[in-house]
Amino acid sequence: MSLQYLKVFSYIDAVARAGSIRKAAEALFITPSALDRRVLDLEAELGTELFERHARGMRLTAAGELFLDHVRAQRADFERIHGEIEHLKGLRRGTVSIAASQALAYSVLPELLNRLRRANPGINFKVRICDRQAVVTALRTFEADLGVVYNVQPAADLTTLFQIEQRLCAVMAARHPLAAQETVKMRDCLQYPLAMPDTSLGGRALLEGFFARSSLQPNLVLESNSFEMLRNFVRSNDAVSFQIQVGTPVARNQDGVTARVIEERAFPRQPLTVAQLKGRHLPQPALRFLASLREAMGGGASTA
Amino acid sequence: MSLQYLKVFSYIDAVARAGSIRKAAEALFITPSALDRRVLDLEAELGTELFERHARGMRLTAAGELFLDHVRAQRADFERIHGEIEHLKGLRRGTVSIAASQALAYSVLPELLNRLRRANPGINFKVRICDRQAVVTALRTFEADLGVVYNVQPAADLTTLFQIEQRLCAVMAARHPLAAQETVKMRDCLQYPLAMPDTSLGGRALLEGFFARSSLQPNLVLESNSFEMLRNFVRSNDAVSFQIQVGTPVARNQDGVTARVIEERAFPRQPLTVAQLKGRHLPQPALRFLASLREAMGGGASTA
DNA sequence: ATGCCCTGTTCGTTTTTTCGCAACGCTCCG
DNA sequence: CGGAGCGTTGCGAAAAAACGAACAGGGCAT
Repeated sequence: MSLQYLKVFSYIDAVARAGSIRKAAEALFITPSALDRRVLDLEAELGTELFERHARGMRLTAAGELFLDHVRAQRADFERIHGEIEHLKGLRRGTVSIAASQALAYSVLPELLNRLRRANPGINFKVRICDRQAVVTALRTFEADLGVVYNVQPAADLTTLFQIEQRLCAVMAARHPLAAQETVKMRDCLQYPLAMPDTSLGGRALLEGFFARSSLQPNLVLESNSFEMLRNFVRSNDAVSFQIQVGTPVARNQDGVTARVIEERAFPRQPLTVAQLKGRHLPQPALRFLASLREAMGGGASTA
Repeated sequence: MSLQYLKVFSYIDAVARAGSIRKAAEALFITPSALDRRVLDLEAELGTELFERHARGMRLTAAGELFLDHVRAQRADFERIHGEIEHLKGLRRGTVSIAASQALAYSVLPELLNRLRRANPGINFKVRICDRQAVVTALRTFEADLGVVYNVQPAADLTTLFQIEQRLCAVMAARHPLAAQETVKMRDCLQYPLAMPDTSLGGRALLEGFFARSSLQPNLVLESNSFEMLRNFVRSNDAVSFQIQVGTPVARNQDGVTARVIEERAFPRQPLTVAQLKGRHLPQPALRFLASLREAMGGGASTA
């Protein structure tokens, strides 16, 4: 829901996103001239240019960034209020926006969402699966209420709600020789070809660190930014892939793929982090989701 | 400054304040019909009535209160952003809104404001002197950035920034017999007629508590909600009035009135409290003012 | 250097939204 | 029961926003 009276603000947002008035106008289904006038008028009212006029388009000025941040925060807060008003009307409605790493897309999030939807049918979800960088960005632009990230570097404008230590797992075909063991060691895995997450993914940094310190030479046959890709790849060969525990069918056998925890002291255990933008008031449904997530993950150390 | 595009929101605010569309319309210099339509349109867009239609006027519904709070918060935050944008332009401009008890109006606030204005001429101030209740209300309605109150009961939605222990003083004419002593006792004061702050003022509760526990009978000749009134009253007779230290010419002689600290164990020393609304981002000038206030008051225990 | 493309912007016109004015229906109170 | 509030509603006028086409200017490849 977006209020009619806030139209102009979403115009600014659109221009900032599109990087040019003409593209933004196309996205908004209005003419560039109309959009241009609204931008100019607003700038006149503020007494400041919000955009630098570049020959290739428009880029936000410092003032523009300030203003846009305010606009987005304000709209996010309106959504929260609107949710609470719906709540008053008896309808337990609302939307929770989540930005999460791929690991969560495998089973944790789908199952949790299903459970929550059965419990409160009025709540809707927006889930965006993306890399760490994008999760942080989504929080900053108020597109996501909550972010769930693995191996994220702390940022000053984020608040960590809670963290869970995650162990790295080796992912392999169910009939793979390694699947016979309860846990595996890295040097066992290195006997086989490796299918690795690429650098945009959280687990990769850990593996890099290990290889750097170790003398073992990995046989890298596949690199991908999609865990689904990796998982489906190892199903029908003897390659081994890696993923944090929460995203794997560890101790299970699903679609011919299974996973085993890696027993290795050398790994610094990076936590899976649930975070929000500092100072934000989260909508009720988001708080409820957070509680369920905490419960489902077996409660880590809270940092709120 | 108020943005053109937020007009409708201030309409809602005006209606809530005035209690009726016709009165609000008058205050806004528009016709009731125009105002009414904006309210109805907004309600339709939200899918909820914001006001209960009463025969005598309109009162906010629960949803309306929620929405209005959002609107006020949003406008206050816009003011902050606007201030920061002005700051970017090089102009050190901005406005600090303060709601304070009468004690501050005597010397602390005027002197502090003068000093601050000399240091940064661009900063303007809005100071509202009012009773404790009104200070809290002003914070809640975003009319004030900071509140300075004596003897305020803690509220869940306020954050105490810092506190300063204040001793109660007896205020009297400079030629009063008690003025010869360095400090006075309550039973000394009771030898004379008393000019008391009334119940809307902070110090009164303390005095009430004392009289309740004591057997001494006060001779109450004047009761007022204005310390200025009380001060000017005792100047030309032998009556004694009371005020917290920060608001008195203690150990000084000003306009024929002076003050002496009361030495009495029985008084629980209520602190002078500087507070803000919980979760608010204060504008830069307000933060600067806060720092100066802290310094001027000799720094109490911070609770931020 | 010279077109060419894409940019933001302006002008005159059309369409949509908002406003003012007068009137209506209602409830409460004297 | 009449008067004084109140919110609300049609209708014409006024204001605001959008449209469509044309203009000015900066980058880029030819």
